[in-house]
Amino acid sequence: MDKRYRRIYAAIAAIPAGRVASYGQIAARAGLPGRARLVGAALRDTPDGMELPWFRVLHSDGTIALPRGSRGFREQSRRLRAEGVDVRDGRVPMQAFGLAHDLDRALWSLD
DNA sequence: CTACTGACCGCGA
DNA sequence: GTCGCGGCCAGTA
Repeated sequence: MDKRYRRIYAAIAAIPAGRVASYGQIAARAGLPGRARLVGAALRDTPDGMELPWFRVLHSDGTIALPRGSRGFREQSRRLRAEGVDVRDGRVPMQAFGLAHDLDRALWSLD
């Protein structure tokens, strides 16, 4: 297993439940800034049996990457909604559920 | 080696 | 809001 892939999987595993992140954010967190496409490849090639919150990874604009109507698309929507994420028309409002929001809140609540 | 593909992204028109 | 375009670069043929 490629070391970069392991770092990518680790970054994805670190996304808190009820929140989402973009491919680019995951790449950056994995120490691979600008390599969003590699994250896509890593997800596509996720080993069978590996537990991973893959459904919390979205395009930077909050849309689901998988084709509309596909099996994966429906499952991703279902799993996100199951943990309280608002999915409408295949899109999640990043402003409300993205990681940046978490960081901001953390900073604001620093008193 | 070249060519093409892609679970991407930011920018400008 | 939408479309291209160029940048990105690992896989695959």
